[in-house]
Amino acid sequence: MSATSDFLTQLNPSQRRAAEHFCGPLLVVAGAGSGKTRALTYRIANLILQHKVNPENILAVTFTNKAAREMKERIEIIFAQGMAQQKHGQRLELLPAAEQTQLRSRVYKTVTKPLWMGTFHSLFARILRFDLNKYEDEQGRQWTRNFSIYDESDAQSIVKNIVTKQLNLDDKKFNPRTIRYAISNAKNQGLSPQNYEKEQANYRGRVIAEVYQQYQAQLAANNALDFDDLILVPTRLFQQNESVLGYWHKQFRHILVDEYQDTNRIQYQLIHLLTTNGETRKSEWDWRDRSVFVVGDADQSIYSFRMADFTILLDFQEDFGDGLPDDDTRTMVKLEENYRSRENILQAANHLIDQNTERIDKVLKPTRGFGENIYCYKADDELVEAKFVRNQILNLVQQNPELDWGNFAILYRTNAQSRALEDALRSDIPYIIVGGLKFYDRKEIKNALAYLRILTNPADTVSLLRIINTPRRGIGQTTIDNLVGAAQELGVPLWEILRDETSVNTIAGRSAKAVTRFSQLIQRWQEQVEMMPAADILQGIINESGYVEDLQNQGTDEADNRLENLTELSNAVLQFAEENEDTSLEGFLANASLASDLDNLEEGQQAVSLMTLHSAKGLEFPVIFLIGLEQGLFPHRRTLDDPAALEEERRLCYVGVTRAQEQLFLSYTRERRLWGAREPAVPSQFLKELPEELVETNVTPVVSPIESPAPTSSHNSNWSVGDRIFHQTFGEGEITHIFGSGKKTNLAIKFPGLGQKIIDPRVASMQRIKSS
DNA sequence: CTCTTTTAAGGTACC
DNA sequence: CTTAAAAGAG
Repeated sequence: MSATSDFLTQLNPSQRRAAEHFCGPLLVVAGAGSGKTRALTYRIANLILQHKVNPENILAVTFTNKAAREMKERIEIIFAQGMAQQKHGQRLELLPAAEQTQLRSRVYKTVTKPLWMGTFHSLFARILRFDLNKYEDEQGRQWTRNFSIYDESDAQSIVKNIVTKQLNLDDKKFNPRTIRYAISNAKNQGLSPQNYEKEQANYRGRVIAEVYQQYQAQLAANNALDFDDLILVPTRLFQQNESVLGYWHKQFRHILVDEYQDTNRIQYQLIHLLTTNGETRKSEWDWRDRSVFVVGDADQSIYSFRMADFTILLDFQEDFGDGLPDDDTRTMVKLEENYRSRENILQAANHLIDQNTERIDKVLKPTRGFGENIYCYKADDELVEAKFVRNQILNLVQQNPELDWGNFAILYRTNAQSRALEDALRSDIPYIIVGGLKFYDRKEIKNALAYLRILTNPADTVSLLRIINTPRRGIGQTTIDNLVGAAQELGVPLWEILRDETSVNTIAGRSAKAVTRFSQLIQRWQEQVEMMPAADILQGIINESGYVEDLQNQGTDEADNRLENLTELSNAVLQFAEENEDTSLEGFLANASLASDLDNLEEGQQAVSLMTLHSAKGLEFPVIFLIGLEQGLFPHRRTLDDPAALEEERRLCYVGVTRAQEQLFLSYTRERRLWGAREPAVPSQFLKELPEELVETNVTPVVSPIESPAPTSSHNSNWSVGDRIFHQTFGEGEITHIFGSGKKTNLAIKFPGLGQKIIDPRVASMQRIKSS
């Protein structure tokens, strides 16, 4: 047989049914840990190899950029492996390195690069870079293809400005965050400002409608779209322009959507339009050489607060499929074998989720035997709880040489809970916080990107205002207000005023010189956009603008850190240019607004992971701590009186439990400090919903607390040159010098890729990993 | 115009 | 209690 199809033999029968699916609709109900990524990647490989589908005719939607990257990687390996077998009769890893690289790059060129794989947002942003100029909104407003993408904070500042400046309303009564949320919801229901207003019965609703109206006008004036628009605008465009829809319908013959339970109405409409070409009569659909293949698990739907609607998944068979019941249907496959968790953990999870009402009947079937007991710890307060986690980890590591820090994760409901844990772990255990502040949300990164955006999209006033006085160049609020006022008066973008020296001199008065200098800086670099690679433009403008110098002069640790991050941004630009064979500034910018954090560093980091339950979706760890199981915290207080919301909390708990491979620890406290005050806590209802016989409680702790911790301690400062350490921010490093002694000891530490830094070990959060 | 003091708000988060 | 953004003082 050909070497190309034997990869399918690695699948179980249900996975194989999914992977071999060719045309028509198919819903894959994939339980936690059931190998759904495998089914998805193998199906894509099979479409290309077996059915000779051209990769550029495949649209594969993932939930995150990271998922897309990993999936491409896995597909690449399948193909490279097949080619190695075919050409050399050997496994890929046995070939010389140069040969491996060559195969991989060939696969990249012919398969993974032409594939349309990514998130809804990145894929449709890409489509808008082709076709946005063909779109017109209800008010006849238009955008151009070099549009800016505004993130949540950009959007909120626009809303705030409308509320306080344009409508002169009290931003306490009309909280910009709440209003922005309402607008986002409206957009995700596909409501235009006009349609939204029609639904509003009261004053508040009409005010929000007015803000929405103004907000859209502002986006258009800035030639910008927000994240919601990246989905909504293509949907509208497809609805209003038959030939545009027809083009993409023809392009995307095979559509795959991962995490289908987390899609919202607009995303669904988009998929529906592309699949059916806007044809509403089911009998007219032509499934020859065409498929829609969705994978999801209603039990893991945890994003309804951002408009995800898992009933879309429940309705899939009615919408696209044959609508037949489980036993007869040909349009649904269930993946129920779980390859991840111990049987007792699965039993607990199954029992818990069974108490939800709205779901597709499904159980996780164990493939692994019983493991250690699930243990539940009752702590006095959150400090004791954190200490319990710390002691437990130290003991487990001591007793099991095969366990390292990276095998543990601590999961909690709210970010605020991480503090107590950090305090408890800091001195003994290296940890990373997953999530938290994203790289692209950092101030210095947003400023640098604002400089770049202005160069490609001068109409982007929001970015312009961000940097007009950053670093301080003596352009104050009064001057800015005057300039903005003049622009509004004339109905032109702010930049149109700034670029004209005469206007600036008239309006800006004393600050005119500063404004003109700024304006000339921008103009000079705008001329370079087409000629210079993005990396050079970035370097040039952050240096010439004085931003780098300003940070250097501050000399604080914070400023140094910001400089490091700017260097990291430069690296990101270079990396983008390399990976995409595209050195243009536009190319990089289009991608940057949608990129997720570089923070997550490399995999296999030697550190315990701390994260919210939401961030934990899709991950797995040998040992899981699920903490803060208290009524009002988890389930969260705002969900207690809403049955649907409570079910979502239960799904969240289910997600947490099913992350564990070997061992699961639960904990709650007797009282918890909340905003200063101590509040008594009630155990979470979810604890009672777990099978009693599987959860061990009320015995003396499995391990007695260790007071003098393991050899990894950094309590006394007997550091020596050559020690390997883990630093919270910089990662792993090696001590190269020691300055001073006793209380005044400072360490020089070399971090790979970051260079050498001098650090005070009593201030920095760092731990020794290995003594020299 | 910039630096310091005051005030408010704190659920989860992908792009 | 903590942190960040807004108002008030130099």
